[in-house]
Amino acid sequence: MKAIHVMPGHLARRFQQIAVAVFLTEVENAGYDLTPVQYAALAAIDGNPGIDQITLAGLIAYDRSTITGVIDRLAQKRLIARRESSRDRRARELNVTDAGRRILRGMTPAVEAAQRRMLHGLTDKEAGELVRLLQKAIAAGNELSRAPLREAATG
Amino acid sequence: MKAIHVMPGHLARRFQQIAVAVFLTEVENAGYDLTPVQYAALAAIDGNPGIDQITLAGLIAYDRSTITGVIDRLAQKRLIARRESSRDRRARELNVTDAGRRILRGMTPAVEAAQRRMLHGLTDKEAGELVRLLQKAIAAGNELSRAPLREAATG
DNA sequence: AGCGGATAATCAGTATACTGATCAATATCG
DNA sequence: CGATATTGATCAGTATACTGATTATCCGCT
Repeated sequence: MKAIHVMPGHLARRFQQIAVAVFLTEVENAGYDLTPVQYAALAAIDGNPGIDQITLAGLIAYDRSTITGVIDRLAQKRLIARRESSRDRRARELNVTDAGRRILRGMTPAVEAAQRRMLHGLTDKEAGELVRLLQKAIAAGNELSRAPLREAATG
Repeated sequence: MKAIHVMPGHLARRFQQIAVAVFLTEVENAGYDLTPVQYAALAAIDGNPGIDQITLAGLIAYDRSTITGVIDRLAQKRLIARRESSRDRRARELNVTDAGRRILRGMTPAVEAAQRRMLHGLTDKEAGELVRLLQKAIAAGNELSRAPLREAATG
């Protein structure tokens, strides 16, 4: 058996661990208080006003079960509004509030800084290559997790 | 703001998500029932008989707080024995049981298959490069998470 | 010897993830 | 049209992760 430090599974977990820590540090230093997951959800709702939770989950690859809690917390912070859809009474329409938009715009520099910092051990060329390889591996494995990425319906 | 699909933080989360799903599927198909985290802990204890929990946590980069539960579950499954250290009554000495060793040996092929499958979208060369880049990025960011990787004391 | 700081383990609380179940509402098809 | 299947959302239960606190113990230094 190879050492754990060579196993992709361990490296995946460890990289994610560092990525989250870096994100939280940068964002907190900038005076904000959102998790990476909450940020991605907020940004996706901002780009897709009135989106329902299942479609949102697909856009950012969250489990349908996980997204309920994430939306709860964003709503509790008054960063989004959640209301029953008129077209489908099972669904909730999600929209970013003015406060949510302010937060989103304000924390963007910190989020971008975090993205750079989590790769700061790599050259620019290496960073680009890592992103490319991760995208390729993820695309090939998309359907293997319970929460695959889904395109928004174009219809 | 760049699309989420280009952000290293999102890719980290997504790759980890897929890696865990692939691991659990392969392991379950082989008739075993351990999580990636439990497997890594069991393997590390097997390679370091009598290790204490903090040192173990450092070897596999787990939080000191998380490892308590992981060890609990391994002990409950009778895969490891946990007993008070004679040299330091604060510490617990961990050892793999015979059953634990059987499980560990038996599931190794499934674990290795999982490592390959989570990279199956990449060529061998790309897979090697991804591992190298992840290792490099992780080494540079090691101290940024609460649970950095620590070498075993050589003393 | 004894005090103060460090350390091993655990705990309570919060936030992802996932499994599988449930409920209400909608879509589909004979 | 009406039985059936599907879908959106939520929930209970389990397993990582992390924060920060606590307890018991050990170690270094005077």
